[in-house]
Amino acid sequence: MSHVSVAVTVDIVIFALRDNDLQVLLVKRKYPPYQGLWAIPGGYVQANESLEDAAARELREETGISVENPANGAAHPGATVPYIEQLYTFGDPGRDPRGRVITVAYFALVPAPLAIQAGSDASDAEWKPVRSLPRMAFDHAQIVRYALKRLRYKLEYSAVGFQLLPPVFTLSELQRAYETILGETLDKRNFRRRILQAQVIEETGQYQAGEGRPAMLYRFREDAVAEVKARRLFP
Amino acid sequence: MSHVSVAVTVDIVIFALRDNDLQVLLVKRKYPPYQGLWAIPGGYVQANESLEDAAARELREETGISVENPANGAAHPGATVPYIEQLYTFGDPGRDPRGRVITVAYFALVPAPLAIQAGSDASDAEWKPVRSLPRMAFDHAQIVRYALKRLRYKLEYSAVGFQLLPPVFTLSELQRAYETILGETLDKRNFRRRILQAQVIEETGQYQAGEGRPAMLYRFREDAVAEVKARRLFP
DNA sequence: TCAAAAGTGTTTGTGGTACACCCATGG
DNA sequence: CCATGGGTGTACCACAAACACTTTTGA
Repeated sequence: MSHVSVAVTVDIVIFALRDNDLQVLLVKRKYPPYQGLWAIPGGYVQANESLEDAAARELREETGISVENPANGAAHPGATVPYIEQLYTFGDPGRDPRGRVITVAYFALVPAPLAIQAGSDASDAEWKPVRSLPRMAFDHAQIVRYALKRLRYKLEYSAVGFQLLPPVFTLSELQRAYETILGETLDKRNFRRRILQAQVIEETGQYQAGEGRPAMLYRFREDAVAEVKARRLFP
Repeated sequence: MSHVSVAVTVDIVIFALRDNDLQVLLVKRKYPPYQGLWAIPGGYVQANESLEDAAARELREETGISVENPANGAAHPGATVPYIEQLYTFGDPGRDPRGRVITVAYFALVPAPLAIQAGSDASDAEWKPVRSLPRMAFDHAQIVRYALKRLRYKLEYSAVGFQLLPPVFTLSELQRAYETILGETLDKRNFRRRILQAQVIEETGQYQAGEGRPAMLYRFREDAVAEVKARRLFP
């Protein structure tokens, strides 16, 4: 009847768009169990930190990206704040051969330009495309699958998609991001109309030069962060 | 760096429709902390049970209602299986004055006829209307609020609502259930058209006599359990 | 002047919402 | 025959989906 000893970890599925692909940050395990296999970053919850703090700490340790506490107001101008959200808690006995370990899984979205440095230096962390993930330790394959499902789902009725883009972006870049994540192509005219009607982005007045005609640069509207009320908002 | 000792509990928000009202099952705490205050049922996760098993056990201990394992196929005919789903994991340090306790919260829906006996006998468990909840222990008020939000939300795009009704029911009963949970009135003709179009219920061929004209009895279609694809399905 | 990407409107179908009366039964 | 709750249809509007060409720039 009394309580048994269990360890609690926080694991975090970190998504980013890189090379026109949706990728996840994985770390290679140095020690048993599952030595040499890939895993999602995570670690034990410390005595005096909340679960959210633990997840933010893991994200910082693995990517160098800090999550500003929403309580402190918005980040410095131009900084896109990474998005973190609790995903699910996995606690089957036997999911960790060392004993009873329950993990609270989070998922995070980091904006494209920040993701370029993250995990690249020295360490044993690497970005892997979700299309072709390696064999993974523990039940981490299941956790990533679930995170991907949730990401796709939220894309349809909220504005999380913007969290994967740089502070300013073109509509074509935004559409490519959506197509990459959803794994399907979208109609350009319908996409643009819906996004603009939703009033979640605004023109910067700047243009981006490129191969063809220059494209208007847009930014995400801060006051549109709140999840959108009813219906699918985006394709 | 190594892991600290934390206790893990499972708490469960149990909803039922009683007296034309949405109610939650609460237990009165016999010992400190928060002695005498109301709390949602819960307890420590045991060594060899999964989180789902722990939640099902709590539900059974508090209400006497067993959750059939979906792996074992459908329940015996006529038995409406209570619905259980993981809600969120709460783990702020300081949420329990005795030490670090992380709780994995679940929410459950039990069908009306079963709810009548549950918690009524002797024990310190009582059904309380969500409209007027008493002061509650720990962060349980927050947990119930969140569960209610999730329930209302899911009602709009899935078929969970049926889990609160008896195995057969009239369309008016179903509509009243929706109205009770959502806290708003719905148009009768639109409600009926949408529910019937969705093909989640079917006629039983039986009628229920009452004050006025007898009403067709319907049952929930087993093969419609899956969550529904796009759009709001129900009012 | 050509390649490459940006940008732009209209039509058609479907689903949501608003709205008021007749029907079957028991007392 | 009347009170009570059960049951039904239509018109309008908003939004989703399908669909192809013109514009601007750099090479």
